[in-house]
Amino acid sequence: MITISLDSSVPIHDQLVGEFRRLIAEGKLKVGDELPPVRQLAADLGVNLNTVARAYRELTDAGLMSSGRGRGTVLISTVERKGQAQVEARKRVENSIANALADAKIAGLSLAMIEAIVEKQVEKYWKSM
Amino acid sequence: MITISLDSSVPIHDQLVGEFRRLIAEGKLKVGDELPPVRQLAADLGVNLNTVARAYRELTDAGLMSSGRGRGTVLISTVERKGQAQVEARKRVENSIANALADAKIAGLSLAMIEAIVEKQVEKYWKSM
DNA sequence: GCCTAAAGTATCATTGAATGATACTTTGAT
DNA sequence: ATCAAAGTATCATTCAATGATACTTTAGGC
Repeated sequence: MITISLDSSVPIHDQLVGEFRRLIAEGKLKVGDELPPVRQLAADLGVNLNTVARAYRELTDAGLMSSGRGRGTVLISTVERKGQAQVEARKRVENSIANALADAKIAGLSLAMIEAIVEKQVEKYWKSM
Repeated sequence: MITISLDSSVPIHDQLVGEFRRLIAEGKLKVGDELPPVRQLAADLGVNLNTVARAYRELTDAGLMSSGRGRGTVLISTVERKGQAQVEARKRVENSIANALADAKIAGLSLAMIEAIVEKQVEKYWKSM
């Protein structure tokens, strides 16, 4: 369910956060679901448990999960950030998309291909549940 | 024309590469245009000249620019990567867009807002020249 | 009701990439 | 021919990411 690349330049804890956010956005993780223990996921992925713990902490700080010693980690929300923080989210998203599209353009990908990619993801995130 | 954030988690040389790719995709940099000398741009941005040099080298390796001692750096192409490499580009783009959209969804941004953002960037990159 | 296994947390060490300081080499204009 | 200006190469430094290890809390079985 979770996959990472050990030799990517993007930090593993960031990749993990991204993967969980993807699962949440896709609806594959629901409120109340338990996440795997840090040791287990770390072993499965071949990384240190601290790295997984850090990802869980970041998701917890974002208000999506709840962690506790002995208790484990549980998804408590599928939405974060209201009001002002949406402005920042909008900037981040705008920037990411601009970067991705510049990459696509210079790589010679067609406009039709871009529109197909976007449409596919939109389906997955906004029309799946 | 070029702006970076010194306290971003994304490396400065990566930000610089991104900025230049954006300028190329927008058509604001044309084949034959000279880029600012590494020392000048580094001074303007308050970073080390090596960091700028590294960005130029990456863009040169990508086939977009040509650098030489005493000569300076010039844009020689606005397109890179043919054939097989387009497959990788497609994967990168797909992944970036998936991440951005998951972010947007969880942040509570509306589908309409996403579509507006995408449309705006598409205009800029595919319909400007 | 304890005891224990299992969960997250805290602390310190290590390592590698990013950045900085500095010196070198090549080019082009005069 | 010279010199200033351009990119390049080399080494040092620093900081974030990851790893190793020990600690603390909780829940469940007996």
